[in-house]
Amino acid sequence: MNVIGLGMSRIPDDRVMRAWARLVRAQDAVMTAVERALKSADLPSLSWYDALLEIERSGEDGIRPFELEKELLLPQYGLSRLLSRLENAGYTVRKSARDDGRGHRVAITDEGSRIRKAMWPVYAQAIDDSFAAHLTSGEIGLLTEALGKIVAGNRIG
Amino acid sequence: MNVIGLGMSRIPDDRVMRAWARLVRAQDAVMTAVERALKSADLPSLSWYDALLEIERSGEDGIRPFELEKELLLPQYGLSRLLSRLENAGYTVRKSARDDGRGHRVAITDEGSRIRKAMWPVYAQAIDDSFAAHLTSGEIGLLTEALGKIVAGNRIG
DNA sequence: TGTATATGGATGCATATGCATTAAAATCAA
DNA sequence: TTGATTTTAATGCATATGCATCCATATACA
Repeated sequence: MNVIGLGMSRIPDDRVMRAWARLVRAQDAVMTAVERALKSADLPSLSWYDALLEIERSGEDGIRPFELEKELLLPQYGLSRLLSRLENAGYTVRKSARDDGRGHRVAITDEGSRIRKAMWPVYAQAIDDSFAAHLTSGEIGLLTEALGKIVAGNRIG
Repeated sequence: MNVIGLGMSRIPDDRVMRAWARLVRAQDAVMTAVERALKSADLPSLSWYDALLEIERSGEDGIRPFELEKELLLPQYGLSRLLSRLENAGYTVRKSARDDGRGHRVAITDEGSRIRKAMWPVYAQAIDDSFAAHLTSGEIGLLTEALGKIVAGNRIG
């Protein structure tokens, strides 16, 4: 046991490395497919969809950016800029938060809702084509479980 | 059957969407973990490692960029620029290809080899911590198989 | 052989991202 | 209250990326 870092140091074996490589490549393949589908339908990219969906779900009152940040996979400054672009495109509005002068609430506009709904079938089809179509129902379940452990394992400790 | 696009249009159900979300989040979690580990050890990012490893494997003669492109997940211009940065850092050299005046061959330098070797334990540990540690051996196998189908399914058709 | 086309690779320009810092309001502590 | 600390959000600057195009050489073909 070494004195500096008391953790165990483990080197992945070939089986692990192969699984790792597949994760990276599979994710790249499906993401590329989705982005390509959206682009070729002249629609905004996936991060816009994710943000618009969460904002839409928050209803009339909108949602605070710091809350939105937890749902999305963006750092604070990334979200701040995405919200600027969304607002700029007319898809969202920032309304000042009455109870907290530091921040605001972001709500979706009709245009935003319209575009989000237009994106869904394209996104959905791309998910089916690039992902679901290649897996059995059982594999979907196993994937969900295994990937869930990874997500959970990285969340806190 | 519609006349325009003869394909079937399918909307993913909740189970599929959950698996999809987990894939995206798991990939984000592990990538973030790996990049963080490399950065906090003052080492270059993962894309440098991947490129250096492939270049190193190609030996003295080096490898043509267009061949390298197939191994890595980068577009042509991305690779071109990565190679510039690697060369700039002294980790690789571009030697002109005698038999093809358009291109060149890229080979690794001792420095490049050194840094690649220095990156490996950090990378390896991050893979174990963020990925392998959360899965049983069986799950590793199932993941590999399922993700392999996705990769294969997106490769050609 | 000369001309068209394809391939390997780089690059200008616009846009996006990462990092560090800043501003402003809220909360806490004395 | 006042001052120190924390939280929410934006931004300046450097770097990276995407897209389209360009340059040079190689190949095809008439």
